Amino acid sequence: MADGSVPAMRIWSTQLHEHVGERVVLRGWMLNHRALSKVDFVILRDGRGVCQVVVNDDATRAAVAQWHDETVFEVEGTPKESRQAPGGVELVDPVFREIARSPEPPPVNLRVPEPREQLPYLLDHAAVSLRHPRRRAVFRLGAASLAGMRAVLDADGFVEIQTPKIVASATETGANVFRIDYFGRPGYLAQSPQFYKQMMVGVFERVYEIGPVFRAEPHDTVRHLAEYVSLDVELGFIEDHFDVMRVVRRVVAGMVDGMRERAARELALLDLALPEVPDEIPHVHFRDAQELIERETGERGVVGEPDLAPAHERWLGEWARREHGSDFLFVVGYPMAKRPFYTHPDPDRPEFSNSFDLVYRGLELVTGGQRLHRYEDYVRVLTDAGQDLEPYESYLEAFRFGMPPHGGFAIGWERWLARLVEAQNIRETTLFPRDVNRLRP
RNA sequence: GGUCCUGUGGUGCAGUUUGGAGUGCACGCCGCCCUGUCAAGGCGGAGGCCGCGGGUUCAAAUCCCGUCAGGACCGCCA
Repeated sequence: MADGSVPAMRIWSTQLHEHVGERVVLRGWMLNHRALSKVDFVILRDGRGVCQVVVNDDATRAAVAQWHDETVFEVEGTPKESRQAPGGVELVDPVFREIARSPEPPPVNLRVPEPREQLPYLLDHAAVSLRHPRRRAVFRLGAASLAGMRAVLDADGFVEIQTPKIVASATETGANVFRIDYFGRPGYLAQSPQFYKQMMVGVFERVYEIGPVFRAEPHDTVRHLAEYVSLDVELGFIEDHFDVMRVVRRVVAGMVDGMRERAARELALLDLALPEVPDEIPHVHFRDAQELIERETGERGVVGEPDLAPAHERWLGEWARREHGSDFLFVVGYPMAKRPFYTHPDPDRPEFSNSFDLVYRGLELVTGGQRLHRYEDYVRVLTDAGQDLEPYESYLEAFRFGMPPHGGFAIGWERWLARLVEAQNIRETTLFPRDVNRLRP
């Protein structure tokens, strides 16, 4: 209360307007300090936002003048509406208490609207650079995306699971694995929860996992990481991959809703427009897409290629926007030749698969499809590929004892964020990226 | 794995083509000034082995060789 008889309570900077005229306490970091001849402005940043503190008292002004940016302090004061204040409310009549003093100016200039340092420098000083309101806003959007995903899947009866990241054998073909010393035996860091989430369909029918995966690929590009967060979903009792695609649509829409509901402030700060997720995302068959590209662009030799080049995905993204008014497009029916062994073929056209990619603004964002579910099919495809069945024994046990038709998909979380905020480099949407050259911080 | 680009005060850049004194801009820092700033503004100041090693030259940030660090593209992938 204003008479001081009740201890002031701590509020967030974002709640300032709810407490006009009351005596309140804020805690946070000094983001900026502007000293004029008769008045000082201290900008406080807390976990959620920023707040301007007006300092008129000369002794107090001299005290805060000693602080470097990022000094942690507590301030008791009175929120007051003012047309001159950023956001319309500011804290007046402040009493400061220093909590942890910063010994020198921070290595990153956090005052500017957008950090100007180069990305490697920002990453080297991530502990500080992530404090920048725009930098951290990206990751609050990421958290809101995950909350939206969980809300949709939990409501649909999916169970969130956690599977091991230390595994006995490499699972996926292609990607290189990180080998580790596991109590004297060889172990590997998991490239994907694929096998485990399939096995768990036999337990819960519908599962999802949000967790890290590891790829020891030597490639060093703006869209690859050695460790990234994979949003994995798998469900049983499906007709075909179109059932899976309907879940993809709901999950993506839920992620967008999550951001709209939980991170409106960050969306405004970053001046972002969320994508519209259509009630039904348009889809095109892989072969039809190739023929379309040849017909519309005049390019030859596209039909028959086993995969779409990045340039073709970009073209299809533009086509979907033009033709269907959609940022999203499913490409279905990729050739079996390019898909992993557990992929279910198209019963009518066995050279094509019941799989799909979701192209978002011209970039491959989601890969998924229907899986094989009969034990005999797994034995056959692995044998045909010349593979020893022994390493797959515990995985195959799930299929020996009854698995329903099932399928699923995976979304790269950092890549989703990167496309959303239009980042140039996926490292901008990774807190502490791991790549060929970077193991710390 | 292949190709290309960049290393200049704490930070971000000019300067290198055509060798001539560490020259310049912006941010940050220090000091002074300024009745309400919004990345505040004004004036002044400090701060450099021009990544490192070697070579050419009367003379190298600049040219050559090597090396280290960082970045981009391609293949593959999410």
